[in-house]
Amino acid sequence: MPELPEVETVVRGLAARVVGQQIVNVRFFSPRAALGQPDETAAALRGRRICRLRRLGKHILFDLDSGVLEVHLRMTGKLLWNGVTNPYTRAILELTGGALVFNDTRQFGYLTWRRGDPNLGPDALGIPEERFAEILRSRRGRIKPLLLNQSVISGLGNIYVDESLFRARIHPLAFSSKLSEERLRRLHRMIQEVLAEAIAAGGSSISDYVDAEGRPGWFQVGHRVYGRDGEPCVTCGRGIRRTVVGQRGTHFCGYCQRR
DNA sequence: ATTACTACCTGACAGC
DNA sequence: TGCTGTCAGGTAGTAA
Repeated sequence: MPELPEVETVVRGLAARVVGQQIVNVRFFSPRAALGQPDETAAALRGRRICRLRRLGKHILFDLDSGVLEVHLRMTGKLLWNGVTNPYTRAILELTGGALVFNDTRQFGYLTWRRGDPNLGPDALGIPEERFAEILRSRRGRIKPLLLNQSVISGLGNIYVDESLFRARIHPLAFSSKLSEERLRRLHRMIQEVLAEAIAAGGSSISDYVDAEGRPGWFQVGHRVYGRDGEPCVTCGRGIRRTVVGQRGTHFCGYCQRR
């Protein structure tokens, strides 16, 4: 579900509510929600103070007075401030002044304690243009799978890759190492643009995503290709096509994004 | 290093 | 009303 703009929205909404608070207790209702042993995770978190909240790629990181609480929402995870529990509630973090409810229907998400940050490529939001171009120039693969690979660049997912490639007029199967400097710069610019617009709109809500207060985003109305197969391209009027690239549904305009 | 395939889990939706 | 197959915003493991 959530990609960089959605995670950023959750983090911004949550920061003012949780920073400075202490974790009183952590309860797991599904053992899968803790990456390791639920008891050990709970024990490591209990009594810790939240010093800061930040985002790295699609990961939510709570800096604690000792170590880091990491939350990954994966496909259907929701982290709700004083949220209502339901049959899909997988964990509850009780803080001194409220509770964080972790609901996740598909159970791919998790909540864990770690000593330091996860190993990820540079964050897509704010990566310097030169660094971005250098990374993609040095890789052999196709552009879409590379942008989705979190150890190459972190934060982009299926929606924002398709939207960025459309705006940059680049075919998803193009080999990144063969893209001209100009096209790489344009891609970098379009990624920053689409992420900024999506964050301003509170993210995209297709079916599940809501922020920490339970509110959906509205950037889905600004999607130009994602989920628009068969509909006319906003630029040329020809039909948006859907194919599969790297085992992911891929939406693009066959005319505007020629190989 | 890159690509394909399978798996994790649940629900929605289309077609018969 | 089923039942079956496909799809979903993510990622890890394995094999070629």
